[in-house]
Amino acid sequence: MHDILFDFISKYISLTEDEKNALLSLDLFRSVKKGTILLKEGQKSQYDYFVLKGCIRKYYIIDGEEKTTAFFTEMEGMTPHCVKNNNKSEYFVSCVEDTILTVANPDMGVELNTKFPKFQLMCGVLSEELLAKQQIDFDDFKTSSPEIRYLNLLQLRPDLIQRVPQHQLASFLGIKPQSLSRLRARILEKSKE
Amino acid sequence: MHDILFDFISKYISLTEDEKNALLSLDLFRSVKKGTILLKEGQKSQYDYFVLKGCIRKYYIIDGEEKTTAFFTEMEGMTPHCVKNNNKSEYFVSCVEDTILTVANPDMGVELNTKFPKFQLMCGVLSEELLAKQQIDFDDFKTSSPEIRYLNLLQLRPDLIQRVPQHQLASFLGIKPQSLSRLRARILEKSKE
DNA sequence: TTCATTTCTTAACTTAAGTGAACGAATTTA
DNA sequence: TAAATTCGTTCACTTAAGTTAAGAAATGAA
Repeated sequence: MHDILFDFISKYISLTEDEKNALLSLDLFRSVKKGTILLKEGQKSQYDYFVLKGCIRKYYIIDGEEKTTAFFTEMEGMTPHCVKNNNKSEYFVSCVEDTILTVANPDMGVELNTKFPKFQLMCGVLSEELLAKQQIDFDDFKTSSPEIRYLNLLQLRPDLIQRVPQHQLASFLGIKPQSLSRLRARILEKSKE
Repeated sequence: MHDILFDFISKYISLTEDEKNALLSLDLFRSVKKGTILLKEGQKSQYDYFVLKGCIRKYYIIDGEEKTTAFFTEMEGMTPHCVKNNNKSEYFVSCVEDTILTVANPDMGVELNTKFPKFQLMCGVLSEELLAKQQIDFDDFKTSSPEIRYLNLLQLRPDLIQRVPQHQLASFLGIKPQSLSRLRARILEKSKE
């Protein structure tokens, strides 16, 4: 399981045995059950999550309603906060499936960055990559209708549609569960013609 | 005008005179007329823009229709690509107003980063910041209706509503110009009651 | 297994956005 | 300055999403 993390990191920087051991000594790995809430709204410290296996979900509760805005699956990480940040969380993070992930708190990041500056460099590059990727996602979202968004998702992340409850998918697409049902029925109807 | 850039940078790293001169010698500053197209779809090299004064706009042309996805005004920068990237642009960038900005091509970035590693560090931190900010913007967009988005914009970037043409604002909000007109009329109607 | 809860779908109705067209106002350009 | 174009608004109509409600299916807990 550790290898997945090291393989991922090796795409950005090469690690010596010392550095690998420093990472392992931080005791980052966690195995969490489906439904576990990793982070609650209002909670102070912000953690970094990197999913090795499974799926986690980011959601807000607005007017008593869950609004899912992101899913993270294998080899995806949430917000690499290398720089310490003490804001309270506006959102929740929970496990969609039984999940194995790494959890890093800001102190670990600071410690690692001080000892091994290359980690901070990696964080920077990673942030750049994620930023570029997210800008594309945001632009796609803005320029598409819910139906197009759904069809895009079907192309780009077909696994999500299988492994994630429909009502969570719906708010991820910016609509209500009923609208997603209807939209799917509509697409099916069209494809019959 | 140079001071605006240096003031901005000083929030992240402190520059020696040598470093300032290296920056100035790159001849980054440009003064461009309203309507000028800075980047076209399909164009190969990706530039970094940092707005000192004025406003630039990012838009796609989809089915012959302009879809505006972002505006950048004073002290805002577009996508700090410190790492070279050779993709063709999917979008256009043009000036909403007469604008003064810095334009950096990837070669300049590479040169600067090699000479002064602290620039790359700054890019990393900047990316992290922008990533965090953009995640919030994306989440807000996903979890809001067009009307709420408009009201939020009125709160958070009231200047934009004044300085940007309505039809560009509309697609920035994810709707058609007619819908924006109607939505504004609706809000006005409500406030009368 | 059974009961309770949550989830998904369908339906009828309401509300708001998309579309096409028209017209005056503002802006460009010749 | 005059003509042409672009822009913003309004309107009527269409389409799709929100809402409320109901019932079936799946899931989880006792």
